[in-house]
Amino acid sequence: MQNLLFDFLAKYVSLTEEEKNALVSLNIFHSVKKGTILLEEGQRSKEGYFVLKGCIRTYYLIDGEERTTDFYTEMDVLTPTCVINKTPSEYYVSCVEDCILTISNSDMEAEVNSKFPKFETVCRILSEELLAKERIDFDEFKISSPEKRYLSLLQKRPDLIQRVPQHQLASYLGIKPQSLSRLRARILEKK
Amino acid sequence: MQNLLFDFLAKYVSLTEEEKNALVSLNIFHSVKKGTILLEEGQRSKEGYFVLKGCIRTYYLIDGEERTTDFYTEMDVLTPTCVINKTPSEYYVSCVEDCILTISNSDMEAEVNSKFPKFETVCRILSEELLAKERIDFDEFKISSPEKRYLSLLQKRPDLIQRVPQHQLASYLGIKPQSLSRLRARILEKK
DNA sequence: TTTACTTTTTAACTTTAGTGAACGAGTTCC
DNA sequence: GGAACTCGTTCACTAAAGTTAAAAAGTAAA
Repeated sequence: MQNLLFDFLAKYVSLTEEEKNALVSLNIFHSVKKGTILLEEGQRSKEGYFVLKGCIRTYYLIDGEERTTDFYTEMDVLTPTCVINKTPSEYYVSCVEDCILTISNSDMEAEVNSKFPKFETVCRILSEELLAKERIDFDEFKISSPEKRYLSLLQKRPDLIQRVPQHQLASYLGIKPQSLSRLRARILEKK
Repeated sequence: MQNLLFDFLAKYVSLTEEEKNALVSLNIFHSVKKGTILLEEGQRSKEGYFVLKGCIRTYYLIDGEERTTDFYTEMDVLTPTCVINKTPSEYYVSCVEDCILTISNSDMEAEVNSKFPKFETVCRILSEELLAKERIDFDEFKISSPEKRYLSLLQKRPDLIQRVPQHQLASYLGIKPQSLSRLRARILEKK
């Protein structure tokens, strides 16, 4: 399982055995059960997540209703907004499935960054890439109708549609579950 | 004008005179006329922008129609996706108003980063913050109706509504100009 | 298996956005 | 001044999403 992390990092920088050992000794690998809530609204967490296996989601609780905004699956990184801004969290993070995650602490990361400048470079490049990806996703969301968004999701992340409940997918697409159901029926009709 | 940049950077790191001079000697300050296109679809640019004064916007050209996805005003940073991913650009960047910008080159930045490790830290923190901001904006967009988005824009960036044409604002809100017009009339009625 | 619960679908109705066309107010350019 | 444009608004009509409620399907627990 550790190798998944090292393979991922290898895309950005080559690590020595010493550096790998330093990472392993931090004891960041965790198994987490489906349904576990990793972060709650109002908490001041410093934890960041890297998904080795499984799926986690972020959601807001608005008028007692869950509004899912994102899913993170294998090889995805999630550093919650509250960790970066050092503010209480506005949303929840929970496990859609049983997961294997690395859970790291931002203090710990700062320490590693100063000890191994390589990691700072990895973090910078990764942040830039994630920002670029987020922008593209946002742009595409803005210029698409809900139906186009769903069809594009079918192309890009077909696994999500299988492994995630429809009502969570719906708010991810910016619509109500009923509308998603209708929209899917409409698409099937057309074929 | 240079001080605006240094004040901005001071939020992240304190610079020595030597470092400031190194930045100035790069000759990155530019005046640009309204309507100037800074980046075109298909180009492989390496330029990043920091807005000292004015407003620039990103837009896609779809079926001959402009779809505006973002505006960058005073103290905003724009590193186009194509610069980060080293791919041809999928969108345009142009000046909504006469602007004063810093225009930097990613090769140049890499050089500065290796010469002054401080800058790498600034870039990392800035990327992380921008990513956090982008996520929040995207989340808010997903969980809001066009009307709520407009009202929230009125709160958060009232200047934009004054300085930017309605049809550009409309696609920024994810709707057609006619819908924005109608939506505004609806809001006025309610009052 | 039965019960309880959650999720998804369907339906009827309301509200809002998309579409195409037209109009008037401003610009710019001969 | 008049022609050609752009921009914002309005209108009539169509299409799609929101809302409320209920039925159907699926899941988990007793």
